[in-house]
Amino acid sequence: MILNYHSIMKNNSKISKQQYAYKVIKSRILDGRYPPGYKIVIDQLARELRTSAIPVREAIRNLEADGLIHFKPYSGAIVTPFNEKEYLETLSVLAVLEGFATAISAQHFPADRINELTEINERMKEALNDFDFLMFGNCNREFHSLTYQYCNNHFLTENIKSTWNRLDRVRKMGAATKPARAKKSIEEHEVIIDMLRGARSFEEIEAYVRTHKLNTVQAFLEEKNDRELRNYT
Amino acid sequence: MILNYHSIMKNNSKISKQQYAYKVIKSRILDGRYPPGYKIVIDQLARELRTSAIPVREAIRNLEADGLIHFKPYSGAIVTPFNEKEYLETLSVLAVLEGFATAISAQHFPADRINELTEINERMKEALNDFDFLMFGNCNREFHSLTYQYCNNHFLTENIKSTWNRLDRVRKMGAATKPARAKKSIEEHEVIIDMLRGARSFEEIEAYVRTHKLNTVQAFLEEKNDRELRNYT
DNA sequence: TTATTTCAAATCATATACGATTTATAAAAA
DNA sequence: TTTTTATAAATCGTATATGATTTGAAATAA
Repeated sequence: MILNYHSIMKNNSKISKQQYAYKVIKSRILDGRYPPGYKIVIDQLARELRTSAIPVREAIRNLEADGLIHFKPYSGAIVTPFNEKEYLETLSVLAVLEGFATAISAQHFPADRINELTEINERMKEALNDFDFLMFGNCNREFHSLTYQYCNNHFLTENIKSTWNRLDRVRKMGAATKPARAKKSIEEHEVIIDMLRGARSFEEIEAYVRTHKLNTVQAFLEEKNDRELRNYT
Repeated sequence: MILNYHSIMKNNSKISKQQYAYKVIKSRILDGRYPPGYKIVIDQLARELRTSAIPVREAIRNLEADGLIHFKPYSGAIVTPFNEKEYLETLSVLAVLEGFATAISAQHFPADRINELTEINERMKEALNDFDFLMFGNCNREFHSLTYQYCNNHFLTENIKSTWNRLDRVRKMGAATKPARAKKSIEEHEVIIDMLRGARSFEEIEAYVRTHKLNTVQAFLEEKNDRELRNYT
């Protein structure tokens, strides 16, 4: 591309102010600086970001669509309270969607990408050894993204992606991965890899992947149960 | 509630201008006045609605989250083109979600609401007799809403609802219901009612409801196939 | 005291005004 | 002719200013 006056001017790698505001607010929610229940005051934040209120408003609208913020007219935007029930509900939906998506994807999965899955799973083992749960979570997401990548249903993958984004908040807060579960999870991934290689039936794959993901919910509930029992003895 | 000065003043049943703009735009998309590909010009619409541009902008953001509009910076908002592939993709996802939701719901479904389902199904028969496909579609949605109402997973029902909303556009355009399919659909609803009454197994219910909904996709594809064959002969 | 009303401060919602970007068109150069 | 550059019109993006609504605290009445 030839650079004329206009194309030079625009290359200051600008993003719009509302995108900027969006990123700032989102990162602050994710890293806990804006904890659940925190009230975001538009004017105040606009001053801090050296913008007017409008870009901040629009950013907040987008975050509302992501489910990170709850907005009430004339009252303000508060960070959606962390809700254990909703967290488990979301995980269940994800299990159903990914189970279905992976089963479709398996029918078109190219043989030469199978070893990528093995590699990712190896990285998960390393992460677990290093107790690097953030890395573990990232690889886990990467693993599943690849398994359902060939499901050939764009709307489905978008739905899954936005569901993951909702969970991100909890994931980064660290409440997600339990060491005991992590080990089993890696083993189950190996089974999934074998199923993809072996071209197993649609129903079999869907059921296994769904169960694999629901096991995380189960683990969470059991761990919580133990914790509560301990508190009473 | 006691009425003081403020509460009197606010009772002019006002909705915010952006909500107003949202409703106007949405209805125009649904009734076809803004066809797929139509470019919505903010300033122009703002003048027509006697507001400033900002409420219109925000309404457009919301519609983008609904998937009705596609927005490109500095370029404008265009009504998302009707895309047959995406329509079928969305229906498939809905089949999976509703199958799962209904199976859970069945476990807690109260016996005294079963006959409501029968009533709705009767209304569908009438609608079909009158060739009132809009009514038919509405009842169909009502029927399924009730079947999965007791699934006890708020995130799941929200996801289903927003998926329905995406389909609304096509539904109201009338491309959805084929008479031949409609009749079978009613019969399948009767089977579903029996299953809810008979407390059948989770797997059985999930599979049946999913298939029921996927049959609509199938019918669409077959009808399309026929149509195309006719064009070549 | 307790409930109600009034009032002011904080904050959101919108209008107006202006600058920024894209897009299409016309002019100029190769 | 074809490609590139300049220009103008349309439209979007944001700042500033002002009106509208809520909220909470103080004042008043029961």
